[in-house]
Amino acid sequence: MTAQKMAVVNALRDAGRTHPTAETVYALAKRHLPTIALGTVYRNLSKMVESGEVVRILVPDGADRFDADISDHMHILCIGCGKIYDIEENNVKVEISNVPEDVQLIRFDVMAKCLCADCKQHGLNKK
Amino acid sequence: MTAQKMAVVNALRDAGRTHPTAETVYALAKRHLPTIALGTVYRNLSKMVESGEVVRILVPDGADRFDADISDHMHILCIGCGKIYDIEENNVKVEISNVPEDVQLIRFDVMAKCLCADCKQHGLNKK
DNA sequence: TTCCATGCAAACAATTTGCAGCAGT
DNA sequence: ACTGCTGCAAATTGTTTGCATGGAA
Repeated sequence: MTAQKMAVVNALRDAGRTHPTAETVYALAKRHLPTIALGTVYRNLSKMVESGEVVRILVPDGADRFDADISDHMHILCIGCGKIYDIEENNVKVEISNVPEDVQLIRFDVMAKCLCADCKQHGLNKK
Repeated sequence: MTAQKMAVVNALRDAGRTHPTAETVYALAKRHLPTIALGTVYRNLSKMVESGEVVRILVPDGADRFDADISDHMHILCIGCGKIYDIEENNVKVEISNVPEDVQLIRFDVMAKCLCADCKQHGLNKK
């Protein structure tokens, strides 16, 4: 656990449930360790994704987002503002049947698209 | 319907269920229209995604894939070889409950990761 | 001393865009 | 004469990598 990784961990904590991009994590991490480099943030995030400490969320037309909350849950992306919201695991049910038996399923990612309350009211608000 | 869009449509048909990248669509489209440019393929694919004629599939660490089959179905990505397989709609069940009522769900994308039969047998075969 | 992580900058891959020309209406 | 689409190349964006350095075991 280097100071840099610590800064990334703290940045992710600071980000709360905002599902930050690597750039945002970088900005937050600099508050803890002003000398940290962007490349280091990428390296640490990737390592943490690989090791399962962090989840990488893919979005269309945009940078990957990261989530330090690795509890089973799914994400909904607002196509108006780009915000990502969490849906708790017990509110999501995914079932897959008739998977060929020689195929080994590893994990699911469910991503839904939505229009969030704000964007519904005030119109698309593309970030 | 320009000759270029036609070439892209034909390329997607030729690709069958291989879920090609834009580069692959470009290569296939050139067989129909050798003068077509890569930028034009991107432009047409994006337009077709926007209009709902084509689905864009996001994968980690790689170029977007495209699918001309817009019937409701989900995809499983083999983390060994990178191939994407289809799972028919009636074999997938997704339910989401307790979505705040002012949030309007638009569509789901379910992506699972797997190890396909080949990769299970012959070991990871990272493309 | 060995090893891995870092800062920095350059390299890279995927995609988008500006622009001038052309095709169809 | 507009309008929208194209080819081409350059630009952008997001991310990775090579390299020399530095710190920890």
